Formats: sequence, C-alpha cells, structure tokens
Amino acid sequence: MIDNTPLVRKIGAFVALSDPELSVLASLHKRRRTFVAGRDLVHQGQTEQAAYILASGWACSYKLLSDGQRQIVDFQIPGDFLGLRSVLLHVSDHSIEPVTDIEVTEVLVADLLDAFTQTPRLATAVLWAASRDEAMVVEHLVDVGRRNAGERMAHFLLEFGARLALVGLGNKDGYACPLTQYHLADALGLSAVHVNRVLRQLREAGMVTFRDGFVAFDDYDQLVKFAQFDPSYMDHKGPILR
Amino acid sequence: MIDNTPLVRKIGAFVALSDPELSVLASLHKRRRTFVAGRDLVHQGQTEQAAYILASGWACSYKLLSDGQRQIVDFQIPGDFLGLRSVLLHVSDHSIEPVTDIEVTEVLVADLLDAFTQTPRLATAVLWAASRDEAMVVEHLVDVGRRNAGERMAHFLLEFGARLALVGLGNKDGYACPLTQYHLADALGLSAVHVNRVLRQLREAGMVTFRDGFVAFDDYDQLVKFAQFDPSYMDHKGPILR
DNA sequence: CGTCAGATTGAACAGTTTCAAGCAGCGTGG
DNA sequence: CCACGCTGCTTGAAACTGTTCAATCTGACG
Repeated sequence: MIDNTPLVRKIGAFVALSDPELSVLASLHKRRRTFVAGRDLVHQGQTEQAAYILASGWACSYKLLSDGQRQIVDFQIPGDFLGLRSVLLHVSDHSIEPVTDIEVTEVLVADLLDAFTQTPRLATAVLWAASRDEAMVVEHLVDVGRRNAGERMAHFLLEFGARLALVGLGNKDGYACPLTQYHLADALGLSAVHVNRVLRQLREAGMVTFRDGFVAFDDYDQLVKFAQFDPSYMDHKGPILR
Repeated sequence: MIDNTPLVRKIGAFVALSDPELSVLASLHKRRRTFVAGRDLVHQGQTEQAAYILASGWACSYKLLSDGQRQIVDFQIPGDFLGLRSVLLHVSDHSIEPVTDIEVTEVLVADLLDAFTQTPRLATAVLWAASRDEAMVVEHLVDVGRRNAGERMAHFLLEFGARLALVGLGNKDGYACPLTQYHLADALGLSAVHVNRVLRQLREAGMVTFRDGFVAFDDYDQLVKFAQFDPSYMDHKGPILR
C-alpha cells in the first residue's frame, strides 16, 4: 500500500488496487481544506463547484423546500464523497452542511475523469461507490415511507452504527454521534418534539440510549428485532473485482 | 448515428458519442427478453443476475418489509436501467416488478466493465446515468419525508410527466399512466384509501385528473405552484462532455 | 450573569390509517 | 349466456400517530 486514505480503504474494499492505480488515486487528492460546523460548503442550485472526499468529521446533505422545511438526505462520514453527484450533474440538487468541523481533500472533476481514462477499473470502483451511496438513500426512503417513528429511529441508529463500524468508528456497544435531535428530525421526516419522545421510549424500553453525543446500544439484539434491521444490503465480503 | 435505442438516446444526452463508442454500446445489447406484468424479474436477496435496459413498458423497483408492507423506490420507463445497482453490489437489495408487460435487452456486467476499458468515456456516461437515477430517488425521499399527501401526489405526478416528456411519452397536457392506486400508495408511503381521497381532492380542485390509465393536467401552472415543483434537478441542456 | 442552542414535557389538534362496506368492470367456467 | 370471483375504485366513520403550540429546563460560553 502506497497510500492509506479513507478513500483508498473504501474503494479497496471493492476493487483490489494495483500500485499504479493507487498512485493515480493518490494524485487525485489536491488541496486539503477545512470547514467549520454549520457553514454550508455547497448550496442547492450552485454550479461549477468541486467534489470533496471527507477526511474527518461528519457532514450532511439536505434539500430545502420553499416553505422552509428541510429533508436531510444522508450523513457523510470519513471516506465518503461530498458533492460527487452535484459535479456530475453539473448543478447541485442539494446543499451540504458540516455537522462538525471537517477536513476534506478537494477532487477536481477533470482529474477524476482523466483518471478513468488511465485506469478504467477506477471508474468501475467509483461507480460501485456511487451505487453503495444510492443503496443507503434507498434504505432511508424505506425508513421514511413505511416505518413508524419508533422503528424508523431504531433502524436509523442501527444502520449508522453498521456504517461507522465499517470504518472503525463504532461497534455493537455504540458510537460517538455528534447529531442533534433537530438533525434526526430533519433526516427522519419527524418533528424535533417527536424525536425527543421517541428517543425516550426507546431508552425506557431498554433498547438504545442517545445522550451527550453518544449512542449506546443497551440491547442490540432486541433493537435489531424491533427495527426489522437487516444489514445484508451493506455487507461486502472483500473485493468483488480482482 | 449507428444506433438509436432508448439507452443511446439517454446517454447521448450527456456524452457526445463517437462512432466507435456507439458500436461498443450497441454490442452491449444481448438477448432481447419479455416479461409479463406482475411477475417479478428480480427478487430481493438474489445474487448473480444480469442487468437489463428497458425497451418498452413500465417497471418498478421496491423493497418488502418483513411485516409485508412494501415501499416502491422508483418506477422505470423506456431507456432506464433495471438492476444495475444490484449487479454492481453483487446482491439485489430490492425486487423489480413489471407494471405492464415489458421488453428488455439483457446486459452482462462483464461486457459492461469491458466496455469501460475500451471507451472510458462510457464509464463516465454510465456514472452520470446512475447519478441521475440517484437524484430521482433523493427527490422521492423529500416527497415522502417532508410533503403532505396532497403535495406529495401532485409533485409525483408532475415529476413523472417531466420524465416521460424527456423520452417523448408525455407533455404538459398529460400522459398515459398504467399505475394503479395501490402502486401510488406504495410509492408515496400512503394507504390506498388515502390515495383515492387525495386524487379526488386534486381533481375537484381542478388541478389534475388521474382516471382510466391517463393523467390529465387540468391546470399545469396551478399544480406546479401547489406542489412547489422545481424541475431544475432534471434539466439537462445538451451534452456536458464533448 | 445573561444569552442561546438544545433538550424536555404537556395538551390540543390535524392528517392519515384502519376497518367496513359497497360498486363497477372483466374474464372464466359451468 | 350468465353467475361467480377477482381486481381496482370509492366512500364513511372511528381510531391513532405524529404535529403544533407553549412553556420550562439545562449547560456552555462570552
């Protein structure tokens, strides 16, 4: 391994990368930048921006309705792309807010597309990464469309635990979670008041406790059952492309 | 133009394709197959299946919960991929049901990935197509998470009109729509009963009429306003890659 | 010490679901 | 040719889930 950035770890899980491929990948990382929590990096409707790879911290992508409501589409954790879709579609269909202070590395689209020419397997890998992101949005849609508030919250907390576990930031006991109840409300399509009540119910039922920036799974198995959580769509058992 | 399949039309809207690229694209189309309405082509959890490109008819992709509820993630119309994500992730995270009888052409993943090696621009184009699909799922998520039943229905019908217009199957007067009220319910996260009521309200308000397999926009502008519909995320003004 | 973001709780209210019933159209088999 | 069963649509009433409004509380920070 030449490099061991979060992106390499993520993509390497799908495609077994050769040394030349690793160096092309490394050359994509341009400027390193930091953004402070709460100050949007990308605004809905913006054009001509760059994409980023999140190195540390949490961010979220969201859409604002004209009546002021917002829907958080997804949260990003280290190793995830920020704004890749925006850049490909040429206009950002969403905004991106750092949930915490974050560090990112900039990726210029032109460089990314050039890299595809040099190592087409990289294109496949990025397509895979995009598919995986889409799968998460899809699961989120199911959450919001067909689960009640309790199941929705439980499922969300479990899913995030699984995602964080993949990058070494959590396990079946729990994880550090910088989200506010307002973030949860906007992500789950609930009111902040109801989020608070639902969290209390789950806590009193002895399943999860979310407090002081930490999610603690008090009874993981019961929670999995309650949420009908099936992590199979997130499984990846080693490189698929050799 | 060597070829004029729905896929070429779709991808050509993003990448200006050269003749060699067109022929690689044409070589992807293998067996032509048909499936009857209601009989799933792909089942959740299935592995090792092929991807398809829809040539005629409508399909939908959905996820089933263990309690029997279902959430329709998206509907596919001619030119759309079926099961591309499943194939990349190696396991299908969803099922696919033909809404009408459909015709598809099979695409073998191996061929697709080979094609990327021969013409990397094709990889970019497919990545773009996947991003566009993801953008639609995202908008769907906003629908379900933050709009009430009336707005949700109105927005959905408008969005579909716009999508169909892109492939010449609809305009601002309306479009042929083979969906049942049950399909709408499962897509919008509502009960079938409520779908019926909401359709009545929209009809009585003089905005849209959905009857006998046809959506008629009675007052397009009013409906756009009511639904807070902003089609900018679907716009594409000619090839982005030259 | 005052302010502000975030969390918490209660009570009234609204939107949506569920249950129940009935109707229309259509294809099938007796 | 008609009765039957099935799918899809329609409507009303009761029940429930989640929202809104309003108030209070806490800890962090300047």
